[in-house]
Amino acid sequence: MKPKTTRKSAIAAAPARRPRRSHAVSRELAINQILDIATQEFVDKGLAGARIDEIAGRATKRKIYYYFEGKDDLYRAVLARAYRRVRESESGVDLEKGSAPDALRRLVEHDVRYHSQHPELVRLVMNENIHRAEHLKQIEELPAGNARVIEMLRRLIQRGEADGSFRRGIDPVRLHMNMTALSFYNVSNQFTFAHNFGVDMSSRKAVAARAREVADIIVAWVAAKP
Amino acid sequence: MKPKTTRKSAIAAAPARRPRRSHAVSRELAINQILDIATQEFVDKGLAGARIDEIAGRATKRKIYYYFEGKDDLYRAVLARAYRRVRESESGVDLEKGSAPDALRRLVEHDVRYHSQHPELVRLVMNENIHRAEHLKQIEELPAGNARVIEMLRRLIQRGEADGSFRRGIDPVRLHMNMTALSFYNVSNQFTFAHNFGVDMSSRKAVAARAREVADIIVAWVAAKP
DNA sequence: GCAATTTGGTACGAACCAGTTCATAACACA
DNA sequence: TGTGTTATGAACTGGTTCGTACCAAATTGC
Repeated sequence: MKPKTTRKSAIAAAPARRPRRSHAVSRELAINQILDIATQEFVDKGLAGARIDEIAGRATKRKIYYYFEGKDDLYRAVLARAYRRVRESESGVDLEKGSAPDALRRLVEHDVRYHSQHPELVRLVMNENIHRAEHLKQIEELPAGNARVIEMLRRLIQRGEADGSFRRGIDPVRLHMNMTALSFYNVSNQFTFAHNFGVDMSSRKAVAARAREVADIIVAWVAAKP
Repeated sequence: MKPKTTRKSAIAAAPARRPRRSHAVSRELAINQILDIATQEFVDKGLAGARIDEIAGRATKRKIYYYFEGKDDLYRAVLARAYRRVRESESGVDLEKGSAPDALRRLVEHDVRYHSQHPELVRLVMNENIHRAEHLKQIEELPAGNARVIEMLRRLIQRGEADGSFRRGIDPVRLHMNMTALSFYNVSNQFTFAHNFGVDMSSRKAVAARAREVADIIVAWVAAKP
């Protein structure tokens, strides 16, 4: 497309020389770049709808097949990276400080915001559920991360029960399910819901209000009866 | 499937003569049969993944193209029928009898059960959200049905506020959103959630327990502060 | 500077698949 | 019983898409 021995390329004709990088770094960079575009493509069109040539973009397919074994392998890599990132973010919330209800509220609000800010995760998970989690099951590294969130919640619940702010018998997995359901739906079903009921769910203001509301719901549910 | 002029059809060797029906009836029958199989196929594989030949089954695609304009048109018909059916079911719950919290509880439990019993609706809606509701938007008949549920909720809320069992300021659309989110997630994300956290979400018992839990959450949220 | 890594370019094969063409069977109605 | 209409099968078309193969050039490693 463009000449490589440009001296005075007139217009925006970029010389397109590869910057000088080590193979290791260049490899990392190339892979991440592919994953970025692939994420976009899989998110937009699903696994069957995504096109390898589109993902290649300005480059050629050749490059993709150099780093990945095929479409499915690429899809799994995209999925694994997205999951890895949620897990990292979840661990970033400090549940030790403040009262137990306050800490829970912070976590819930973080969840709502994270989902809103990362629709790509939501859409990948939706897609994975349409495929009955068949690709997810092939990724080995994930279970450990899931256990971590539950453990965080278990400790928080214990603290809340001990100081009497939470009722007894709250199951951390069910708590997590309810928090996630409310956070997830807001993104996953935003298009049908917005169309059916004419409400905005994605503006900054709407997300902030939604975060408060979900926190209200969850806290009301776990609170000790007065 | 079976011959009607059977005398002694030896094996399964069906003569495959079409039963004698009026064109109108036969048409209705053919369309519904196609929609049934198409629902299955779209639900399993999404729009891009679904195969017209698969939907045709023992018949040929020609039949499908005789009744529908193309794949997208067929998909819209499938979607419209599924939505029509939820609306009908929603209207079947009587919110007038019993206390307002009890009525709400009944509605919530109905929602959870309906979603569990109709995963095809859930999956179609998921798929539609992946496509940013672009097909849903082309279906004209739906808005009226949506308004009806909200109106039902509005009246219920009014009753609960009046007798002091609900707090003030509950928005029917948001109530509907939260009920649906919790009911929907249980089906939509069952595969990833079951895999990640090792819980059963689809057994009869699990659904019943879930229905109670969701009702608890919603009722706790709308209840007047004592 | 020579070997290994990375990437573009291009062409291609094979499979797949939505939609069409043509023929013909079943039906409605006179 | 005959004629036009409705419904459906069989086979084909044209386009798309994944994945491969091969070559050349650029870059990096040593």
